[in-house]
Amino acid sequence: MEPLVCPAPFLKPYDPNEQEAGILELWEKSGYANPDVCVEKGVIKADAEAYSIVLPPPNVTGTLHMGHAAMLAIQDILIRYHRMRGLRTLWLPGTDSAAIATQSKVETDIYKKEKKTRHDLGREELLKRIDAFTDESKKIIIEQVKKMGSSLDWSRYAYTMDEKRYAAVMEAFVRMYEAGLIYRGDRIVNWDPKLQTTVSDDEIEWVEQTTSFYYLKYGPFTIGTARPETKFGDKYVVMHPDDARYKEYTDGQKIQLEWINGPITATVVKDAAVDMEFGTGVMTITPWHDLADFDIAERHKLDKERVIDDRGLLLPIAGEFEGQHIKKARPLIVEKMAAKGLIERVDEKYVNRIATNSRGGGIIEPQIKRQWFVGVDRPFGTPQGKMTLKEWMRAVVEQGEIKIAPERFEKIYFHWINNLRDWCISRQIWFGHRIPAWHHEPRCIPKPGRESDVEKCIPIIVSIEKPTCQFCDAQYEQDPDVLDTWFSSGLWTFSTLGWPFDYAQGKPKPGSDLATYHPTSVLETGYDILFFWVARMVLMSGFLLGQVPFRNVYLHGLVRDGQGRKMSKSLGNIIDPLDMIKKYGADATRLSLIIGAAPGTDLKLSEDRVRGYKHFANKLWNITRFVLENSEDKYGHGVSIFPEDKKLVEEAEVVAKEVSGNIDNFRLDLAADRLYHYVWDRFAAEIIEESKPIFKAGGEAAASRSATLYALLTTSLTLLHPFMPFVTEAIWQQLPKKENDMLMVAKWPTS
RNA sequence: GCGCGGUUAGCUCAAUUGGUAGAGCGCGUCUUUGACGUAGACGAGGCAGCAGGUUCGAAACCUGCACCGCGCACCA
Repeated sequence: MEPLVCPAPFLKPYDPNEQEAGILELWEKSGYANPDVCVEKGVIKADAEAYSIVLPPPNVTGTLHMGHAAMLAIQDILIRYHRMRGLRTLWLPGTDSAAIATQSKVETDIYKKEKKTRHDLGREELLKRIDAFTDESKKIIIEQVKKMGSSLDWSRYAYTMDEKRYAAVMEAFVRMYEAGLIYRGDRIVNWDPKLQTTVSDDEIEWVEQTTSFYYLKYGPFTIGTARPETKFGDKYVVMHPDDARYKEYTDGQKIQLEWINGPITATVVKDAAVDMEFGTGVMTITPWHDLADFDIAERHKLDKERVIDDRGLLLPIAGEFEGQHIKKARPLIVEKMAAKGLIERVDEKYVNRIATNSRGGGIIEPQIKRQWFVGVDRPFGTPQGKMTLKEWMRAVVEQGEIKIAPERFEKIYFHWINNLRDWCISRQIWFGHRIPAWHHEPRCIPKPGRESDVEKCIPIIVSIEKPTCQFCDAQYEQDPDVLDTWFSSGLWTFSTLGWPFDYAQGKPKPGSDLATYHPTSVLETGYDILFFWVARMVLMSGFLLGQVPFRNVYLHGLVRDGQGRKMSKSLGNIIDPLDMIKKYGADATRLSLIIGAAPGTDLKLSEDRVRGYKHFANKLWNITRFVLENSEDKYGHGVSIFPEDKKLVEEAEVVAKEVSGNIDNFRLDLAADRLYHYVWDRFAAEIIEESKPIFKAGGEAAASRSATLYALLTTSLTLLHPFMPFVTEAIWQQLPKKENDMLMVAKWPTS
């Protein structure tokens, strides 16, 4: 007898390329990635519990890399699983403008092609060019994200620089300013002389460099430095108050001594920050260009003198070296010091840490600058009473309102908070959210008859709209700076869900996305941006909504090459996810990034792994062929299931429970591994093999077994769907009997 | 310097929280039997970095050491 079910689609090996585009189209047409559609079509109840993830928006500068692929695979698994479990599930996509990185890239491109700088082009033209670039980039990255099978709700797509997000950023800034959390002040910041902008502490990358370390004669003392070119203004000599070697010197004591450019008066300062064990236990300070020195100067109210300008050129304080670049001046200065007998000895092999801008900039030169800051030690009102941003960030994790997985990252998070300084949020670039502060420039030109009110003019106003002056005709000019890209990223969980539009009287409007989906369920990202982003979201959400932004943080590891090296162009070891999709399919690519990837642990990926999982997709395909060829129809209808077959079904239920449990605990690796082995080693290798003689014998046992295999197949497909959505959906579409015409919204086997 | 990971088969990594070690790839032999040769069957291969300790029992827990990686840090 011929099988009643046509196995034609299964005659060839599984070819992902042949199937994936069609499946993507099917999903897209269904609209099921949008929870509203799911509710409309009745696959999810309107009052179902919500489950939401906001996609960490990929930068528009790049194309999809394996890190993105891993992130997409993990989140899509969580999303598909919860959707199948009947939760009102939203996965919200977006892209990120990546301010500095993007501007820097476009500027470089323009300079290469046209030999023009941004100043040649002007602000408006540069922004136009950047927009053109990002529009193109966005399309590319979105297409690539889709190819991974990501069931994102594109109807809610957001871009960090679109109108709604712009409005959210402005609103946030103004509110924080009014609450006193944002202030403008002169503080030491990380200055990038190459990009001519400040950079936040977290964007700095420390590079080790072997340099010379000089021991200099400073009056009766010996001081050490790796940077002699900064020492012109050093007029304080600092030592530990308990250092017995220097007890003859008293705090505030003046000492005359010969220095680089002649005699100076130095002042003794006693401060416990000095490490008695290091060097001679004595140091001089350069408060304008060193963070630690700045702090000491602040504590003792000392003078701060600037030595180096924004471009890295020495100022008049350097005397004959004025106008020279620090790099070129150093040997000359050393030479002069040596000639004056100020150099006692030199350590040639000193390993120094150099701060560089990880966003493609230059070597950081600390500078004191007037910038905008978020004060992390300033109290504000929260649902738990008054606390500072730091306290809030610590409290919500300590109290378990936010759970971080793997747990060890909580320690790292606390450690970071303890060392957190006020966050410099202004950047001197053009691409980004412009600061809504308005300066009264030029100075007042009084209105006729209001001359006496000139004093009342407010020099700086923070507001979204351009203000006008009541007393004079001068115009307010907007602050030229833009905000750190992480400022807007910090709003991401709620700016994408309708804040501030759907927020009034201190709460979200009922029925709005903000009310339904915030706090989000999970924030899933690489551990490398725990501080940049995760902590900033906690901060912003705490102040602006009095809420946590997410209940769980799940951190995945970095994807490295087969030998554990970072993937990079220069090493030529990049595995391109799009290549892998083309060669082995999106399902195989996904599995290779999931199985064996323990949470928070780096994953070493080789092409062999991906190939291995392509075989698995094929296995599933062939299992299906066998099951359909031996379909129940062949052996008669209305079968009763034999006890040994019932056992098989129960066994599958146990697997389903284990898989669910592992997903709930973010152990996707274990869940996928369990399924892999169940399907291959148990279902295919044992159950199917056992079934062959049963089918040969025919009769009721065969009918029972046939129905059972079919049930095991559909259960396996369902369980595997979050992990390998394409091949499972492709098979599902060919099945003669199924409860739901789309596996994407089929019911998960456990409740 | 402080802190956190890691060290298991030739390679890359697991083992759901103490019960005589597993997978993928690679390797060897066999098999074209009613899904699958992108396969199947069978097999070789690990005294678990080192030294101690706890335990009836440890890869897992404790101590120390070594090496690798990472995070943080005001050694000027």
